[in-house]
Amino acid sequence: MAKTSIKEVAKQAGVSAATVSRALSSPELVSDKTLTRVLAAVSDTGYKPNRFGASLRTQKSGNVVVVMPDITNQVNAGIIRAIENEAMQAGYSVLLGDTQNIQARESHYGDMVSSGQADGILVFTPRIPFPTDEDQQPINDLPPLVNSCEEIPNDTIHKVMIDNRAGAIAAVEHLLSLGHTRIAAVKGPALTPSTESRLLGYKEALTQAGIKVDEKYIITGDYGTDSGVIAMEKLLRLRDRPTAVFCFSDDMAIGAMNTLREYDFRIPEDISVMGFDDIRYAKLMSPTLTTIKQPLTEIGKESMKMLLAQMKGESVANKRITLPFELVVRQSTGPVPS
Amino acid sequence: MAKTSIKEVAKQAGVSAATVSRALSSPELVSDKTLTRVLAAVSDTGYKPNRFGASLRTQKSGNVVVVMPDITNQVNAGIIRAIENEAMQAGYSVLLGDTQNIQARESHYGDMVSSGQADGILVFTPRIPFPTDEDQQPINDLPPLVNSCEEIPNDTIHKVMIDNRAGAIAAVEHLLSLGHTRIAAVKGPALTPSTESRLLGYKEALTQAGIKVDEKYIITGDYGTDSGVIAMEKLLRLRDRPTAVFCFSDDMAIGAMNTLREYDFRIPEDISVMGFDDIRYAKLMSPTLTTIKQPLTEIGKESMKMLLAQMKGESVANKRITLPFELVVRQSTGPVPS
DNA sequence: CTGAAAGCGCTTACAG
DNA sequence: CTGAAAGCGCTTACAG
Repeated sequence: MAKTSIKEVAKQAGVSAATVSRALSSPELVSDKTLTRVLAAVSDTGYKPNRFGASLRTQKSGNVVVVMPDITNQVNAGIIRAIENEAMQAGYSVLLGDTQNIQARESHYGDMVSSGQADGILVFTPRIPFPTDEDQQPINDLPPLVNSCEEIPNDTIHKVMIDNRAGAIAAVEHLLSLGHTRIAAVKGPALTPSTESRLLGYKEALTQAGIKVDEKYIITGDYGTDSGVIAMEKLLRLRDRPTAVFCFSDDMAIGAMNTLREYDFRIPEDISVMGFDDIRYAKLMSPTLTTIKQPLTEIGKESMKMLLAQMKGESVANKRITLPFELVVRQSTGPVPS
Repeated sequence: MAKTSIKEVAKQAGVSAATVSRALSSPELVSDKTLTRVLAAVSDTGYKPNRFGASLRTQKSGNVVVVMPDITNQVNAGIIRAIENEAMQAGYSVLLGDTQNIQARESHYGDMVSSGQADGILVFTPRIPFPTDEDQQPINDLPPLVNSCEEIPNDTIHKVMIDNRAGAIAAVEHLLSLGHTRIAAVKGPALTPSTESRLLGYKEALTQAGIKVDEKYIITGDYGTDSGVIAMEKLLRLRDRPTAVFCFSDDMAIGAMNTLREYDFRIPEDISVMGFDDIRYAKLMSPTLTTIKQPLTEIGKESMKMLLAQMKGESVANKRITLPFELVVRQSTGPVPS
């Protein structure tokens, strides 16, 4: 690489380094004549200001970190895209951390903020990626930080969430309205607040309808397709099989449908299946998948906006944004078999 | 944030800044007693070395940039995960650029290397993200760079590819072996070398089998699901419908199958469908999707390894790695209807 | 409008 | 084994 420094450009233009700097960042402070000469020299040399020099001086990196548990997940990928679009418009670059729920990795990305490499952080895991005490409270002041999707148990943190409990209630009520009473749940991994909330909603909706919650009908998966396959296999072995299965992710629902097909069950005539997320493939399944749609683009956009506001030092009036979900009814759910 | 500088740590430990720096990066140069005191001070203050200070001095950023055309694509997401794993092991962080085939964005990420923010770049688009002349040749020396998947027309660049032409031949030969002769192709967007190569293979395999290539059977998509839907609609309108459709991506194949279902075609009894990639959902479709598997993890891993070698200044013997693909036969392809 | 100077935080060759 | 000093490349308050 041609690593041209500001000095060389200054020499070539016959001005001082200070003037080159001004010409590039505040051209209105420089005379037209000088500006022209400087820009010519910049273009001649292919000069790009060294970010480290600038950042060291200004104490701003122009970067934000995004901590995601699983980037291969369609849901997260959609969110990241929205984040990056928003960040780019604001002149920020995105450092992506695919942390796979490994705490050491989360801390690594947290350190990037602590070490000045990034000015703020978006956290999609339910843990603060900074040193905490035994009560999970941060030891030091936190940098600009927004927490989305998987809620960190700390009220001082800014958040962008959907109402997972209400989403699950909507899902179960949809199944109830079709006459189902033996409704199973395939939940996500333990320790994910999203799953805890959805489980609450699931139980609440059943109880509300006068149906006793049966733990046999609650299977734990990991939000991934394979775990949906396994969960459905378990459910099929039950003496009183469920007539409907509410999976807490579309991926698990897709896995579950695969198992049903393998054992020649008809969907939804024999067993109804629904998911959560509305990933791109939900409407392309056979049968198409009934699900709760998450507003991915909005989640990414609002999260980034909130972070930008914090980084600018604006006081954010609303510490918590709750975005709407939507019940999307397709072919995979139908009336309870008589 | 507690922005502790090395000076404060030095003061607290009663040593010089130089000694703190040594204690952290080369502890063997420091006496045990001093080391203990320094580490205590570091831990007390929560000190994280400012990366910009260090990078400015060492002229190394510890970052690599990845330029991807579409991060929401399952294929790319799998590759990124492998890249990040490999980078992290080597002590590098990944700056992800989701450029959506917008050249200005690609340049933006290229600039991050030019400005010293990253030490190398992985390019998954068919363009050099640096200034080029009218022949697409780089004007300046290139930094450490590896090009993968979508080939840049430049022989001096290091590359990790699969043999797209051979992959397409394998796909078509599979369909030929089932007796199909009216075999359609749904290709990716123009200007993607992967599509050009696969198209070559498609034509070659047909010609080899004595079948005339019919342009009516070649539809252009964009590798996405929606374009598969549309492409299949076009094919169904043809007077002599194809009996098999080779889609250049699984996403397009999934879209195509959706269209076939909508119009009550049976797969594969009426029309066979095959894809390319073997994304996670391919084996979960109904019917399961026959496809050409790309070694995603390997692509990511080898690309990163090659880049690491370049950044270390090692001379890389093999400028080009070609990774193996694999024909995965599932249910979506079957004998030609009689 | 422009330049000289200081300083951001770090590392490392040099001296002791 | 340790410290003082220089310098990486930039920006900006200060002076003119």
